[in-house]
Amino acid sequence: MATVSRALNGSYGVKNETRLRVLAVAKKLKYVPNRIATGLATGRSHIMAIVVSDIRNPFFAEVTRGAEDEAYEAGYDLVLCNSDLNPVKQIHYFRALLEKRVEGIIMNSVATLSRDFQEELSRCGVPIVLLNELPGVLGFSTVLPDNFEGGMLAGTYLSRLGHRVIGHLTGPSKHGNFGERTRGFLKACDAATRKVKTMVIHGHQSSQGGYEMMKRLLAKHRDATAIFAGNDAIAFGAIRAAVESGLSVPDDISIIGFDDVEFAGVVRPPLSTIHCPKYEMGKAAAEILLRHATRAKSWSPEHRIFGVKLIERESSRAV
Amino acid sequence: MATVSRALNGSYGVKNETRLRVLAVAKKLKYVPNRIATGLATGRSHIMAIVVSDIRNPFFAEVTRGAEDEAYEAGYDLVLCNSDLNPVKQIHYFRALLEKRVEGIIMNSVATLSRDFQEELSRCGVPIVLLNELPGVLGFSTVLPDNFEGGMLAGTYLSRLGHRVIGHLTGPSKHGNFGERTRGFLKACDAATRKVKTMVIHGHQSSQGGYEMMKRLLAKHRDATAIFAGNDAIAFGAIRAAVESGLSVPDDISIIGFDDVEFAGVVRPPLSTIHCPKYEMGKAAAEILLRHATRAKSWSPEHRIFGVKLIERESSRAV
DNA sequence: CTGAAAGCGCTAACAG
DNA sequence: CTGTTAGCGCTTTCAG
Repeated sequence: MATVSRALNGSYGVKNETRLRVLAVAKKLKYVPNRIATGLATGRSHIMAIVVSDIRNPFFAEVTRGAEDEAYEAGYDLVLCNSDLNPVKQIHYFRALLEKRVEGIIMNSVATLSRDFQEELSRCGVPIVLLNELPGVLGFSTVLPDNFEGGMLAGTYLSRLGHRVIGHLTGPSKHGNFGERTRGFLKACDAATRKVKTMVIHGHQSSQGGYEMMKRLLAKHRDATAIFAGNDAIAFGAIRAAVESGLSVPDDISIIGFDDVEFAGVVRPPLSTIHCPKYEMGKAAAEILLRHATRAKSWSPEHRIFGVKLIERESSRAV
Repeated sequence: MATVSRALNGSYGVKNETRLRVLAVAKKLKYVPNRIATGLATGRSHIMAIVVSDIRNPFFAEVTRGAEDEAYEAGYDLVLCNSDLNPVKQIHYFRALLEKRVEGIIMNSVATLSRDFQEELSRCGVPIVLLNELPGVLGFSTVLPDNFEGGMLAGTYLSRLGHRVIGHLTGPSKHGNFGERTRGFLKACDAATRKVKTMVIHGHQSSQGGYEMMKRLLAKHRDATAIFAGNDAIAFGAIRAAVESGLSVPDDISIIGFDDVEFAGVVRPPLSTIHCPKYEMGKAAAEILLRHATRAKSWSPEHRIFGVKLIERESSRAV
């Protein structure tokens, strides 16, 4: 048995002739190794998981593709979980994944979980990488776009275009990637050569949320000539609201988003936005997991920040 | 040990008091069951897989979400594989999945594989459900939109709008879902009260392919006033080509797609299309797998066809 | 209702 | 270089 195992796995210490014979017989018998037995014996599952809120969100689809490509290369399987950011589902997934002995988990966010559970997660033994920022420092690895820089880019760009009254529509500031984007944006506006008036509005980080925030903004600040949206979804909603209010984008008001989802280049008008390397981020997240998985228990959290860049399309122009 | 196992699994034949005691101790010890050992003992992995060409394709993202929801309900994990329709990757995934003892596989297509390998697949012992049509009858289950009906709908709709010269841009006719769509379309045009001239052009089933097919069509048949695209991606490319050629959609030319991906409602102009219930199809595919997984080896292929419907938006109008 | 024992298919010492 | 022997952690007869 041992020899067969070694032959099949290409381990050292098998005469070449024997190996060939084993392989031949295995083939004739249509032998299919049972990886779940291998897993029991070795204590490794060769499985990793990604928990996103919804794979239908193109942002996550892109990240997931990056992660899967990396996993595939390494001979790992990727299990996909859609949490809808629902704490109950998240906890359920987490337990199931631990029981299945996955070797690593990529999570889009743990912000909706209790602090207690976050700590349980960070100490559970399997490496976890987060795709957003967490206020306190728990032992998670993170893979992020350079949110602050992206915010700066947006602020600088719009103020250079001559905008003097700029609205910022964004998601909850405390968690996720939004806070830093806002900080970068405000910093850039502060640093502008000519005074820029800013107002930031918080809401839901969706197209619908963007629509509502825009309506709210327009009700009070009809003088705004530009909008920086915390992500592209918000931007799409904002455009819809603007158009509905009789404003032309970009003639009456410029709008810029964040993420550069595929949609962005296709809608009318094509959306100016801050590009964030989603595929690469997914790939990097899987890479970290892979590295940690082999260093049983002796890894320490890693953090990677990805550069972003301004994509100028047609939803923004000089005032 | 046996009693603990029974207690933990809620099996019959454990005094309630004992069960409670076991549960309490398990909790105190932070016991985490090892599902890979369970798998070895029971011969079941509680894992299923979906192999799509690319999860970034919104069509597959939607199907996958449906499948995952169904799997989640049943306590199964879903592993995601992106094949790019590359035969080498597909075969590799397939072998790996068999070794991992997945209990079922959803595949978007096996059309790019050799007939031999298709047969190997169909006889491998694990249930497989396909999301497209296969010419010869192998033992696969299938979950499909009603392609023929959809083609009819499109043809009837455009001819009723008064179009008399209609182009049909589509993918390869032999495999996949395209053939039936074309047949339905031609049937409807034939049945139109006034004579309709049709020309069908084959190309790649992508936006880029649609762009090229449209250019080709326009070069020869400038008199076309309507286009039926085999899917939405093709339609997007066709719109781009039309606009580039100085045509207005829908004023000069009407365009209708197939699938109703999310994009369709958002682009300018919003795309008229044949809606296909992607989420439900994914869910149904997983459902079939689940049912077959429990009937060890004694299931026979199942086929489900989902109704489609016409979604009238702004890319089409009466001539 | 509970416990003892065998075994799922593989790997990894350890001898030979 | 090859074979023997223990397990990996669970489920499942089979006795008690």
